[in-house]
Amino acid sequence: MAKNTLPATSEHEEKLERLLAVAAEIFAEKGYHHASIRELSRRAGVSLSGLYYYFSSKEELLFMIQERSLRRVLDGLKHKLKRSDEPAGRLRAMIGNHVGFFAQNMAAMKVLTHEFDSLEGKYKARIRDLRLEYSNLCTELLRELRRSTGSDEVLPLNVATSALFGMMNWIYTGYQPGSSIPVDRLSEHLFRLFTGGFSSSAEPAASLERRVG
Amino acid sequence: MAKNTLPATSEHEEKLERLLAVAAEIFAEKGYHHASIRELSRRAGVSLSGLYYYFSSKEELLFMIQERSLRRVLDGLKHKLKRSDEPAGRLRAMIGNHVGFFAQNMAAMKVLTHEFDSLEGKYKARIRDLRLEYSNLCTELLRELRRSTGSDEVLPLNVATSALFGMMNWIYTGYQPGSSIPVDRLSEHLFRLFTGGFSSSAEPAASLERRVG
DNA sequence: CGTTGGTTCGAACGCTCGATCGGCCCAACC
DNA sequence: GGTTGGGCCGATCGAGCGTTCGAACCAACG
Repeated sequence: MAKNTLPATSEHEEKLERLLAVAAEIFAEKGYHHASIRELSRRAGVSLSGLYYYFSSKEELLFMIQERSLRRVLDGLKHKLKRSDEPAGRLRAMIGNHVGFFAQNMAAMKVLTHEFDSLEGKYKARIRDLRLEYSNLCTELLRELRRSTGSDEVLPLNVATSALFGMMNWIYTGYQPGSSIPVDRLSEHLFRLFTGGFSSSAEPAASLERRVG
Repeated sequence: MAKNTLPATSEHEEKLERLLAVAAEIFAEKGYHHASIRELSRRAGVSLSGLYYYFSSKEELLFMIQERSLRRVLDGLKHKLKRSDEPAGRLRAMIGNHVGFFAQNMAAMKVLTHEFDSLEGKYKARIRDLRLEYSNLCTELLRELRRSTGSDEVLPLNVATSALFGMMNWIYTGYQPGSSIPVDRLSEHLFRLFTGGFSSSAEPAASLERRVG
């Protein structure tokens, strides 16, 4: 039970990380409930029971994948936000961070967006908190942007936030990395599409473009 | 095997429809693979084996839910499109149709957007075709709108289509009908958000509003 | 009344799953 | 060189799953 908290050696951590990566692939491919620990065992070259040395249940495995992804996205965003005070630039950073992370960790991010409801109890609550923190941070960015453009739209901020996340997360349903638009362009497209609409006639996207390095 | 094609009595069809509704609720609640036929049996008040008189497998059940929802959305849209020649009005009709149908059939629509990958083989192909038809129709509406506004954006239409569907589908992750904004307002918000961004500085959303009855 | 055919059911089959348990291996340390 | 303990495994358990099968029910019809 306390197994996975005891050893903190880098070797142990590395192998856990590898297992999480393989598991994320399987979960993304087949969905959480259709994926089996036995297949993880096969693909990772570890015996079925040997896996349980690294995590204590299938659900904890799912939790760790989601928690680590979310943490990395959040930390990355907070780090990038320190570099810009300008509202439009900050939103652009947020979109670039999210879309970029999605493109580089597609499996884990698919699991993150699709398998929230597969969690239960304490695990679900922890992930919900992180998601809420992320979502609130995003809403604040939109509030800043709205204030800076001086527009007093009636569009509720939570609707705008939902719409923005929807845009960013849905884009990958038909996205193959490499075969499609490069990530930078995609982020920029979404940024312009959203800001052009969000700040509307008050300030079209074209004029925002120049402000950011 | 050919069971479910033989009887076409209205009574039979009604009961099947009721089973599909209950099943959609369970699928939406727990996800396809975590939902069990036994629970459907319990909730519907029908014996486990009795269910198989109405469908031949769990996957066919999932297929029927998705197929019927998609058909109704598509038919509803085509019907409404006949009433408007004006590009912005047609897009507004599309968004209103989609969002409205989502609000009234939340369970089935959640299944439709979340459980596509749970299908396999022929079932998956049939649903993919329908989704493609819907998506293409939407892309055409955007092409019309872009042409009518005279803008020559570089934003790829397939990206715009994905973003639009993302907005519409994601909005319901945090939506409780009744406790939140009425559907009409929500549709209008999304329409303005999207068109304001999509047709950008060329034609802000506010000026589009008046054109439609 | 007997037969049909749509409808329903209880019981069971075969299978896969997540999880557990006792023990083996082997490097590190006394 | 004996002991410890992290790492790993084969064998197996109990549970739940989707599905099937043969029989029973019952209104309609001859």
